[in-house]
Amino acid sequence: MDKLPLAFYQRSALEVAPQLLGKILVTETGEGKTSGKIVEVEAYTGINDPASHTYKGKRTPRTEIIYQEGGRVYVYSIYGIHICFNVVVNKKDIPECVFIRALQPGEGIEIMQKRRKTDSLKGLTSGPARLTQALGIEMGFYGESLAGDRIYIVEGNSIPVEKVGRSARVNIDYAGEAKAWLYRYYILGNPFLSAAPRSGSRSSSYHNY
DNA sequence: CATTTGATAACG
DNA sequence: GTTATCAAATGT
Repeated sequence: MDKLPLAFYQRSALEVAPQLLGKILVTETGEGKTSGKIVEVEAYTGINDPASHTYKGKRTPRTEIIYQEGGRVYVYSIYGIHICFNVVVNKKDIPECVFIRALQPGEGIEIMQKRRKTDSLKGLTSGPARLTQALGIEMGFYGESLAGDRIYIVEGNSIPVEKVGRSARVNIDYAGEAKAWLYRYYILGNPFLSAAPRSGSRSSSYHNY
C-alpha cells in the first residue's frame, strides 16, 4: 500500500478530515511496526476557529509548524500526562490541522499492548492520547514529515459517505460558539471510537449525524 | 465522579 | 520569574 501523496494534505481541513477516515496510520520505531485505521477525527480550521491553537493567527513556538505546508506532524502535550497527534494540512501560512481522536488497532497489537500496559483491545487506541502512546508517538515526532519512514499514512478502505457521522467536537468548552460546530467526523457504528460526548444530549451523540 | 500532571502561554 | 490553563485518561 502506498503512502498518501503530500498533495492530499495540502487542502482545507474540512476536506481532508472526513477523507482521512479509513486510512491507516503507521509508525515504525525500534520496537517494531504498529498501525491502526483512523476511525475518528476533528478538523481545526485555523484563524477562524476559536477552538484552534492558531485562532486569529496566533503564533507560538509550538504552533509554528502548523503554518508550514500540509503533510507534517503536529504533536503537543496536554495535561502534563498526555500527547496528542495532529496532521498539519493546507498550504503554507494557512494554519489548519486535523486532530486524530481514535484508531482501530491494526498491526503490532502486542507492541501496543506492551506500551499501553494493558491487555485489552478496546481501550488500546480509542482516544487521542491513547493512540499516541500505543503507536509510540512522542514529542520528538514534532515536525516529522508524513512522507518519511518513521510515521506515515497509507490508503485503506474508503468509507462511503453514508457511514460517516458528524458531531460537535469534544472537550472544547472554552471555545464559545465553536462548540456547536460539527467538525468531528467518525465512522458510524465503529466500536473503537473514543468516549461519547458528555451528558446532556443523550439520544443524539453517536447515531445521529 | 474526582484526581492526576507537566508543558506551554501569558503575564509581570 | 510566576501563575493559569489545557484538542484527557485513569481509577474509584
